[in-house]
Formats: sequence, structure tokens, C-alpha cells
Amino acid sequence: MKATTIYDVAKEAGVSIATVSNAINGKGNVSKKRRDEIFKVMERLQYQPSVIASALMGKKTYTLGLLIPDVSNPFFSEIARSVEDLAHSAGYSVIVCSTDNKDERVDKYLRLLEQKSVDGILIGTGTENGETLTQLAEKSIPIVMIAREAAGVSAHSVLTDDFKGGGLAAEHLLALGHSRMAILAEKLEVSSSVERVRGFRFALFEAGIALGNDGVVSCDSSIKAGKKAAAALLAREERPSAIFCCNDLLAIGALQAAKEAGVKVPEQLSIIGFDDTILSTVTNPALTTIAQPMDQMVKLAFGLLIGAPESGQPIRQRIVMPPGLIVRESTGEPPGS
Amino acid sequence: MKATTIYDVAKEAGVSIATVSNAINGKGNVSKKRRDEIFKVMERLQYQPSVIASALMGKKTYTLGLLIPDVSNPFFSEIARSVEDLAHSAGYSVIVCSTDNKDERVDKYLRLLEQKSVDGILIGTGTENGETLTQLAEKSIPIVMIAREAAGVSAHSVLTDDFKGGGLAAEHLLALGHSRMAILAEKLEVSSSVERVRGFRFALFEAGIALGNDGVVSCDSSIKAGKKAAAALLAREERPSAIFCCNDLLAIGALQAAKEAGVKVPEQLSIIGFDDTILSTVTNPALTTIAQPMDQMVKLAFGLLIGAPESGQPIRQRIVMPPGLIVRESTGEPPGS
DNA sequence: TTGAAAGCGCTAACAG
DNA sequence: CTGTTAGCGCTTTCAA
Repeated sequence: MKATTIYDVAKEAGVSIATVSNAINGKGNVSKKRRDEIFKVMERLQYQPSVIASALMGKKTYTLGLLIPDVSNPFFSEIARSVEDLAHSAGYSVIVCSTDNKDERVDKYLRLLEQKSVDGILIGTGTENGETLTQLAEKSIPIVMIAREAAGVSAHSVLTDDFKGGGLAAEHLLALGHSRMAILAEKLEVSSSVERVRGFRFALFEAGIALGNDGVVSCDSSIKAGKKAAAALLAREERPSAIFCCNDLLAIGALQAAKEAGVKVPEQLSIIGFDDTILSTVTNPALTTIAQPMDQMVKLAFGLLIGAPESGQPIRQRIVMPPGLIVRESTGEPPGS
Repeated sequence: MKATTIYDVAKEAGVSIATVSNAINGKGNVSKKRRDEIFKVMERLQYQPSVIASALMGKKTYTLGLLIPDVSNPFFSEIARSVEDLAHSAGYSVIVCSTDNKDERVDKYLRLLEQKSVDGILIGTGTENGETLTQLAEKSIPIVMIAREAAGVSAHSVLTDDFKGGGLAAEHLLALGHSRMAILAEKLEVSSSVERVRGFRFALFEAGIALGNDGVVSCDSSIKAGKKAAAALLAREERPSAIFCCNDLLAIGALQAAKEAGVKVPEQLSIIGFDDTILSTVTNPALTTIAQPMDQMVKLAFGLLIGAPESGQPIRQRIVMPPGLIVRESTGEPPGS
């Protein structure tokens, strides 16, 4: 059965399509009587305006794009959910794009989203691609970065103070009495990772503790890679008494490596993660971690994306949110204290 | 800057828009020379055909809807990822819709997707709503159910043999020597849950073991609810030596309840989950669970959705896939055996 | 207060 | 092989 169009409604209600359109959009002046009648007909005919058609007339598509590395990664799936909820209550739907941090995929998705005339794009994935810049500048699709920052892209961004997050982790460990520490980071091209490491290091430095370059090892961001790297760390002669992992996945890998090596957490080894995903509540021991205020960040990013579009060339905002320490069970005093 | 249209390309290339259109779509006959020239111009102008416009002409939107209870639930986020990958490589993008299993949300999303003229909808959420049926019948949007089944909806469906899955769990526990078992199920309106319970029960029955009605308790599908329900189970006089949980979330709740009650898993209590999500690999002990062949299921569902649309009124397919037992660390022989 | 008519960007006949 | 033309369903002047 063909979908009913505005023409069907108009004919049935004995008015013109313009009037129907006006009635629907509350534009122009339609007498209450006509309006009521039109609505009645719409209901009877189960009429649903086509967003496609109205989008073609330059209206919004009420569709947003969300670029993240991987929806199946809990950190990002939690973001996706927040975005979706916000979007939904504002009448938008969201196209989720998992990029695997591959520039090629980023590009392809960006192009796709552009072709589909989305009303805005939320970017939570890394890119070295200035291509995005082109997007923003030449086309007028609003873009905002969330939890990531891309060099040279002149878009709003909402992020966590990663430097401070690293510091928080260090202070916690320091307060517990640790001095032999190590860092497990995801590959250091990722700017947030770099900042976390820097923040951690700086806090140690301030406490008079130096962390040599061999104190930080980097690997892919996965449980498996984290496990392997952590295992190597634990096999060292001077085994650290605490490991700061730049995200929960890595921390879980470390947890597993410790278990396999027969190293008790937190008695013999403290482990601290980052992100506070659902995973960190599920491990045993539960993971001490640094939380990002994701819901708030998403809310801000969404506001920036939808709230104030195109108001001239507004000042490029860069909102930085404070992280928080969540103490659970994977950290404790160093052995022999 | 206004986006470049087919007119700009035509003008620039000195041909008509029809020729450009033909060149792009490989329709009609365009001389190689012209074609090459047109493509060159397209590139120079960075022309991207508008899907909106071509969708309006009755072509596809290359957008799919995916309805699931919650993207932030690992089971569903893993599905979402598979769907996205498949979709992406077929040129589609996917709008993710988290329904929280609320009929009201299901409805709203369905309506939204219809307005956006998606090319198909994958439903992995529960609905009692015959509304879906209306969708399918009256409009001609292809729908296929995945991992869920809705009563009375005449759509294709791809699901796991939940009955068999329950049986697998029971057999595993039986083989280990258990006889005092209990079931933790999500609220029994969910058909897959019912089947899992039935399958488990039936296997016990065949083994000559009866499971009274008080042997199965149901609760919301969350770690917290599972924990609470499991705690009650563990506090009983005749504490079970094994609990079959209808999904991993519940199983994790049970794990936590056991930990809190000082009950060792698997020494004093075996726990088995369902779904084989990433969560089950992360717990300590790692969760023994029943795996659904999700990747395959998604592939089949996708094929049904995209592959064979509208070929008359094709036979409604109902594909059932076999689950598998994944033995990890949370199950073992009952105490004192 | 209402309606006729001109597009939005593209595709699909149908002529040339 | 290429161009003209008529829409797709809707919004939006501009008249009536």
C-alpha cells in the first residue's frame, strides 16, 4: 500500500496541500475549524509527513551522526546511549558509526553522513584527518568533538581533563604509599592517552618520584594487549607495586596478567584504570578507576551541536570537565608497609 | 557554501543533468569520453549526490533501523556492531534505537523510522505490539526479528534455540554431578527467557530431577536485580549447588551475591550464564556460559532484510540457530563430591 | 484565511 | 549518445 501523502489528506479534507502543510507546521493562519478537521483526516489516514521530502526543501533531517571507534566497546556504547537518549527526546535519531580509529573509515562515514544531510556530527574518535576540517568549513554541517580532540580541526570540543585524571590516579597511589609504579598506555598517538601519562608523571615528579621511560609501556587498546604488556611488566626484576592503566580495558588485562602470574591484587599489586565503564564494576576485585562525567559531557556536546548552530562564526568552544576518582577494590597499600 | 548539485556538475561539464545522472548510475549510454570528463568535474567540485533527493524519487535511503533494548548493554552493543559492519559494507548506515523494552518507545521509534523511509528494520527488542504488524503489512518496509520473537508478527525471524540452550546448561551441570539447582530468569514475559527455563527444566526432568516452582526466581534483567535475587536464593536453607542464569548480567549479579555471602565459586557454587558477552570473560572467576552464534545470526537476518525484499509474499522464514556451551571457570563439581 | 504555483536535487521516460 | 521534461512530497512566496 502506497504511503499516504499530503495530497491525500488535502483531497480528503477538501482543502489545498498548502493549508494542510500550514496546519501541520502551525504556520500561516488556519482557522481552528479547518485545522481540527485536517488533523482528524490525518489521523484517519494515518498520515506521516515524509522527512525526506521536507529535508529536500531545506528543512532539517533530524538525523545526527555519531562517530566512535567501536560501539561494542563499553565506554563508547555508554556514550552512544547517552547521545541517543538526548537526541531522541529532541526528536532526532542517530546514525552510529564505528570507525576502529581508521582514517579511511572515518572518511567514508563522514562522506556518507554528508550525503545523507545529517544535521550534525558528534565525533568521539581519533582522526589525524584535516578532511574533517574541510567538511566543517566548506559545507555547513555542525561538528563537535567529544572526549577526543583532533589537531587543527576548528570545531567545538568537550573533553575530560586527562592531565588531571592522570594526576588523580597518581595521588591516590601516592597516598597509599606506592613508589614503584608503572604505566600502561594505549598507543601514544592518542592525545588523551598522552595527557593521562603526562599528568600521572607530573604528579609523581612533584612528589619527588621519577618515572623512567621504561616505566611506561604502550600497546593496543584491548584486554588481550593489556594482558600481554602487563605480564611483561610483572616479569621484570623490579616489579612495580602499582600500575596505572590508561583505560579500563588495559586495566582488566593487567588484572588477568596478575592472576595468571599469581600476583594478588591489591595485596601485592595495585591496579587503577580509567573511564569507569561497566566493566570496572564487574571484575573481581572491582576496579579502582578514574571516571569521566560522560553524561554531562554528552549533554554539553549535544547542546553545542544542536543548540547554537550557525550563529555567525561563533567562538570555538573547548570545554574541559573534571574527572573523578572512584575507589573500589583493586588498589591498596603496597606490600610490606 | 552551498553544496554542489548535479546542475553545477552538468553546467561545468557542458552536458545536461540527465547525462550526469546516467554517468553516475551507469544507466543509459554515456560515451567513455564524456563519462571521464564528468567524473573529473565531479571530483573537482567535490560533488556528492544527495541521497535525500534520490530517495524522494523512490530510490533507497540506504539507511536501516535497529531496535534493541539498550545499546549500552554489551549483548546488544555487540549485535549493533555486527549489524553496523555488515550494513556498512553493503553501503547502508544504521540508526540505532534503544527501546528499554518499552512499547511506547518501540512505537515512537518505529514511526520515526517510517517517516525517514528507512529501507528496513531489524528488531531485537521485545514487543507485544501488533503495531509492528501494521507497519509491515500496510507500508512495505521489510522487517526481520533477531534474537527475539514477537507474537503474531508475520516477519522473518532469526533466533537461537533457547530451549536447547537451557538444555545445554542443564546437561553441563548434570554431568558435573549437580542435583540441587536453581534458575535465575529475567521476567518471564520474555519468550526467550521462558524457553531457556523450559529447556533447562526439561533436561533435568529427563535426568529424573524435578525442579519445583520455587526453584526458579525471576527479576529485572540487571546486575543489581540479579544480585539481590541470587542473595535470596543463597540464603535459603537448602542452598542450591548450581544456578543457571538466563543471561550474563544476571550471572554476574549471582557472582557478586556469592562473593558477598562468602560462598566460593565454583567450589561451593556453580554459576552458568547465557549470551557469552564480553562481560563473561572479564569476571573472576570467568563465567561459564551459553553462546549464541550472533555473528551468523546477524548475517542471516541482514540477508533476509536486504537480500530478498518484496519478492511477492515470500514464505515467512524462522531460522533457528544452535547455541553452544562455553566452559570457563564458574562451574565445577558440587561440594562434597 | 486559503490556494496556486514554483521549486528543493534527482531519476526516468521519451524525444531528438 | 544526449537533452527535455515531468514529477517524487513537501514548503513557501504571492495572490486572491
